Amino acid sequence: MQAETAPTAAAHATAPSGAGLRERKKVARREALIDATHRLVAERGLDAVTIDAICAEVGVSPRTFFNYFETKDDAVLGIGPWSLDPAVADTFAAGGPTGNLSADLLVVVTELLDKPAFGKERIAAAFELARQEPRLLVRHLTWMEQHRHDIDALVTRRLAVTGETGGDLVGMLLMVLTHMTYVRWEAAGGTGDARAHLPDVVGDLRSLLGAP
Amino acid sequence: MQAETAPTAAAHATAPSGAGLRERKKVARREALIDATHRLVAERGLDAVTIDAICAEVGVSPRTFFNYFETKDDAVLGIGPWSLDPAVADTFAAGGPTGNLSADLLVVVTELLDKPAFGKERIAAAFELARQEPRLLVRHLTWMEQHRHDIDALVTRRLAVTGETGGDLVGMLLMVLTHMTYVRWEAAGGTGDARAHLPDVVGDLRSLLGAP
DNA sequence: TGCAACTTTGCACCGTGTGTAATATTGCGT
DNA sequence: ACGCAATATTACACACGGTGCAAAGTTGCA
Repeated sequence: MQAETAPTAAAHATAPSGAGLRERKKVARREALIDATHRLVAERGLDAVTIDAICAEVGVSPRTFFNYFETKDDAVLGIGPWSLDPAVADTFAAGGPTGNLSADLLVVVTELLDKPAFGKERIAAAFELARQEPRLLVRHLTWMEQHRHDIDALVTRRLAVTGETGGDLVGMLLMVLTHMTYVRWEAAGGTGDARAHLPDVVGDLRSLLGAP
Repeated sequence: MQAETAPTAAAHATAPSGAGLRERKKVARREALIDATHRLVAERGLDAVTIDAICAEVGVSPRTFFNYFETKDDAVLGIGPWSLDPAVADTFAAGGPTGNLSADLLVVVTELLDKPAFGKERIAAAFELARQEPRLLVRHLTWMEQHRHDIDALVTRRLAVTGETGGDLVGMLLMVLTHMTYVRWEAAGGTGDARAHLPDVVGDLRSLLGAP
C-alpha cells in the first residue's frame, strides 16, 4: 500500500487503540478518505472532485471508496452509523426524564450533539465546506431525514404513554434544532461546546413563533 | 410527432390558451412528462423508472427531458421556476404588513402555498408518491433550500429595517412551516385549502417549544 | 504453517446528466 | 406562399456516480 500522500491523516487515532489491527486500519483508512476529501473539496470545490481523485490521493482503489461510504457527500460529512444511546431513548420513550416534551426533546438533541460521528475539528471542516456548498447542508438534513424514522418511532412510543400531541412535528423540529445548533456553533468559530448554542436557538425560535 | 402514447396528458390546458402555439406545446409537453412520470413511478417505484422509460412513454428524446427538468425528481415534484409575488416580498422586506415578524412570516408562507407551481391534483399526486418515497420529501426540502437564498435576502432586507433578531432561523422556519403544512394537508386527504392547516402547525410548534 | 474469514481490487455494467453540433419546427415579415 | 431567423428537438459522445461479482490479497487464529 506504500506511501500515503497524506501522512497527517492516520495520526489522530480516533480509533480504539486496543482493538484488533484490522479494525484500526479500517478506521485509519476511513479518516484518511475523509481528510483527503475535505482537502480536495476545499481547494477545488465539491463538483470538481471525483471519487477517483480522492482515491488516488489516499492510494486506494475507487471501488474501495464505496466500502466505506455510500456517497461522495457522505465522505465530506463523515456520515457514519447512527447511534443514540438506547438508555436515553428508552427514558424519552417512557415520558422522561422531566415529563415535559420540549425539555425532554432538548435532552435528546443534546445527546445527539454530544456524540458526533467523528472528531470536532472534522465537523468544523465539514461545516466550513458546507457553508460554501449549499448542497451539503441539504445533505445534512437528508441524513437526519433518513434517521427520522427512528426518531418518529421513538416519539410514537412516547406519545402512546403520555398522550401529548403534535407528534409529526417533533421529528422535524428535532432535525431543525440539531441542524441550526450546529450552524450557529460553526458560525461562532466552531470552538467550545456546540450544545451551548441550543438554548439560543430555542429561544429565538420561540420568539419567532411567539404570541402574534 | 405522431400519436402521443398518453392522450390524457395534454388535455388539461393549464396553459395560457391565448399564448403562442410554441408556448402551448411547451407547457403541454411539460405536463405530459410530469404525468407520465407520476404514472410510472406510481406503478413501478421511483428508482425503477428511468428517464428513457418516461421519454418513451411521452414519445420524446431523452435529451429533451433535460430541456424541461434538471432532475428526474424535479419531474415528479413538478418543480418549476420560483415565483413569489414581488409586491408581497417588498411589503415583507419593508417590515409589513403587520409589523409582527411571525405574523408577517405567515403571510409569506400563505402566499407560497397559494401559488403552487402547478395544479392541485398534481401536487396531490406528487405527495402521494412522496409518502412512499421518502427521498422525495427530502427533495422538497432541497427545493426550498435552493430558494432559501432568496428568502434569506428578503429577511436580511427586512431586518435592516426593523432590527429584529434571529434572522438565520427565519428561512429555515419558513421552510418547515411550508413543508409541514403541505404534509398535513396531504395527510388530511389533500382536499380543500392547504392554508387551512397552517395555524395548526404553528400552534403545535409553539406548544412544543412552549414554557420549558 | 496453513486454513478460514474478511478486505481490497479489477472489471463490466447501468443510469444520470452535460456539451455540442446537426436537424426540424415555429414565428414572422414580405 | 415563401424564406429567413429564432428556437426546440435530437443524435452522439462522454464523464461521473454507483453496484454486482468474482478473483486476489490480508489478517486472525489454531
